[in-house]
Amino acid sequence: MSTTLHDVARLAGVSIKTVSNVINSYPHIRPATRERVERAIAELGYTPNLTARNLRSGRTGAITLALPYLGLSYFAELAAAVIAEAEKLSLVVLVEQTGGDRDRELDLLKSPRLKLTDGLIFSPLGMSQDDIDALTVSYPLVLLGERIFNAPVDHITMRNIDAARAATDYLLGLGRRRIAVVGAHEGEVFGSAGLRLRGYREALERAGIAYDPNLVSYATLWHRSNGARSMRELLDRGIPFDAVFGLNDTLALGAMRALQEAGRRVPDDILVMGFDNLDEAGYSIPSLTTVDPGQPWIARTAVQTLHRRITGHSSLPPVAAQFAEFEIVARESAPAG
Amino acid sequence: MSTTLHDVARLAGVSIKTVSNVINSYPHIRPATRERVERAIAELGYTPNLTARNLRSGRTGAITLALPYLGLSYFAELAAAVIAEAEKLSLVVLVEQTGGDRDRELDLLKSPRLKLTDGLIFSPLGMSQDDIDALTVSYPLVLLGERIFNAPVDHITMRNIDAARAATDYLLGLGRRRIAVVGAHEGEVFGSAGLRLRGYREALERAGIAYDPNLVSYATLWHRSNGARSMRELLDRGIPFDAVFGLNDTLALGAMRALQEAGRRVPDDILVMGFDNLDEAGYSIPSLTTVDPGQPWIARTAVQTLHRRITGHSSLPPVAAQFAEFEIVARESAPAG
DNA sequence: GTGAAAGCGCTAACAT
DNA sequence: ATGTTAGCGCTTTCAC
Repeated sequence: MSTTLHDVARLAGVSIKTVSNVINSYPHIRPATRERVERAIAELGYTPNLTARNLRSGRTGAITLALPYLGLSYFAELAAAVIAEAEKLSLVVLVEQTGGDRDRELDLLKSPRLKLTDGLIFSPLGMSQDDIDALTVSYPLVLLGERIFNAPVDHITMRNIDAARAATDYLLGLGRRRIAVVGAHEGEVFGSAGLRLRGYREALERAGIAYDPNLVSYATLWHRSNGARSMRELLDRGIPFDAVFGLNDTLALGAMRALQEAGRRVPDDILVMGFDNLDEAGYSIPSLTTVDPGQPWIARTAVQTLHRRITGHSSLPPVAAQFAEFEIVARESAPAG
Repeated sequence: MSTTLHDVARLAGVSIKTVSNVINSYPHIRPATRERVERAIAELGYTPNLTARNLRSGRTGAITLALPYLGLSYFAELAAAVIAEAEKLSLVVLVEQTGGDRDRELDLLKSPRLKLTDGLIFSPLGMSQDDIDALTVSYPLVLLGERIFNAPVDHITMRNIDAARAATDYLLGLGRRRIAVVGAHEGEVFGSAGLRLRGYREALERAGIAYDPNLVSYATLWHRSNGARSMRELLDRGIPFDAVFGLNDTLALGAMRALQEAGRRVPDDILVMGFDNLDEAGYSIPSLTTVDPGQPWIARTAVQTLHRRITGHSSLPPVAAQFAEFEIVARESAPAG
C-alpha cells in the first residue's frame, strides 16, 4: 500500500496532527519541526489520500459534466471550455455521455455515481418539459440547454429564438425570400430545434413572408450525415429555395456538402447559414456564416454558478434562466451585403 | 446531511450489516428482512456514499483520461470512445486537459488528484523520450500515442510509419511525384509528425524519388488554421507540387482551404491526403481521402488493459507496444485510380 | 506548538 | 441468517 500520514509521522518523530498541519500549511509550526516533516514526506514520497480527505470533508473537488456525446463537435467544445474553467477553480471534471437518450438522462440524475462528485452540469437532449420534476435533486445542479425551462435549478442557456430570428433577418436582408430550414424536429416547441424554428418563423412573419412547410426538412440527430440527408430530401421535393438555414453548424456543413453534390453553388446559387460557430466553421469550403451563441460565457457561468452552490456562497433560490449574448459571424457561405 | 446506513438500519429495525448485505445483494437473507430493508431504503431515499465505500475498498470505479485538448477533434473522438468503453466496464472517466504542455503533463503524472481515480490513460504531446522515467509511477498507467516508446508501461498506439508509407504509396500509385507535406515538426524523430514524415520518406526512397525538403512545411499545433498557414507558406515558395499529405486530417482540411483560396482545385490540380479519418473527413468538400488509424480499437484496448491492471487480473510485465491496424480510406480529395 | 482521540460512512472479519 | 466491531486515511476539536 501507499504511505500514510502515520508513516510520515513515525519517520519524522512527531504526531500525525503535526504532519497534517504541515500539509495544510497551518501557520504556527516551529521551522525545525516543519523541516523535519517535509524531509520525511519527500523521503517516503508521500501523497495524501484524497478519498480519505473527501470522506472527512464531504467534498471531492470534482464535478460531473453530463452531455449527449463528445463526438458532436458542439459538445466537445463545450466540454473543453468547462474543463478549462473548472481547472481555474481547482475542480476536475468527470464526463458522462448520455447519448441524448431520455431514459439514460433520467437514470443519471439519480445515479449513486454522482456521489463521487460535488455537483452536476447537465445538458439534456432526450428529456423534455414533462420531465421537469426529475430535476429536483438533492445535490448542486446547473442545467444547460433548452429542453426544459423554469425548473427550480440554475439554468444557463442561449437566446435561441432571438438568435435564429437575427440569422433569418440576415438572410432576408440579403434579399432572400425562400429560406429552407435543415434539421427541424417534428412538432417540437422547446429544444434547440423548436426554438430556432420559432425564431425563423418570427422573422418571416415580421417581414410579411408566408411560412412554407415545404421548405422545412427534418433530422433527429444533428449530425453531418443527417444534414446531408435532410438537404437531399429538400432537393428531391423540387421546390425552389435561395438560402438554407442549418439549425446548427454540423447540419449546415452536411447540407453544403449535399448541395455541392447536386451541383448547386454556395454562395452563388444558395446562401447557407449555420448556428454554433464551431471552430471548423471558419475553415470549411466555403467558410460558414453562422451564429456565435456565446459558448465560452455559458461554460464559465455554468462552472462558476455550480461552484458557488457547492461552496454554499449562494443560497439564493435559482432565478430565471441566464442567457448568453449572441452574434452573427459573416463568412463566405453568406457574405455580408 | 444525507441518510446513512445507520438511518436505514434504525428504521428497518436491523443492524447495519444486514442493510449492507441487502445493498450488496448478499444471497442469504430472509425475504421478509430483505423487504423491510428495501422499504426503509426507499422511504429514506437512501443512496450509498461512494466516497466512504471507496475509502474502504481502495477503489473508486473511476479512471482518468489525460489528453491535450478536447477542442481538437481527434482527441474529442478518442475521449468519446474511451468513455463509451469504460462504461461497459462500469467505469466513469475524469478528463484532464494538459494543453499538450510538457510541464503540465509531468505535473499531472505526480498530481495527488490522480488518487481520486484508479488509473490513468495518458496521451502526452509535450513530453518526449527523455522524459521516459516520469512514466514510472505507482498507479496503473496506460500510455497512448507516439511520443515515448519502450517505457515500462502498457502502451497502445498506431502504426504511424507503416500507415504514412501506405498513404504516400497511394499517392505515388496515382502517378504523383511531387508530394508536399503539411504539419511536420522540425527535427522530430518520434511523435506523430516525426514518424509519419519518416513513413513518407521511406515510401519515396523505395520509389526511387529524392526527398525534397522544400516540399515540407511545418506547423507546431495541428490545428486547422495552422494547416492553412502551412499550406500558404508552401505556395509562397513557388515550388511546384502535385499532391499534399497532411500529417493529420485537421491540417489537411486547413490546407485544402488554403489551396482553394489560392485557386488550386482539389483533386483536379492537387490531390490531398489526410490522417485520422475524423468523422468530418467524410463530409468536407471535397471529402477527404485519409488513413483510418484504428482509433476504436485503441480506445477499447486501452480501457481493457487498464482495467485488467486495476483489478489485478494481469500482473504480467508490460511488453512492447500494441499497434492498431490501419487502412486507407479513398474519397474525393484523392480518388482511387 | 503539538499530541490524543473521535469519527466521516462504509465493508469485512468474526461472532452468535 | 444476522449482529458487533475494527479499521480505510484523513481532519478536527480538545487537551496539554
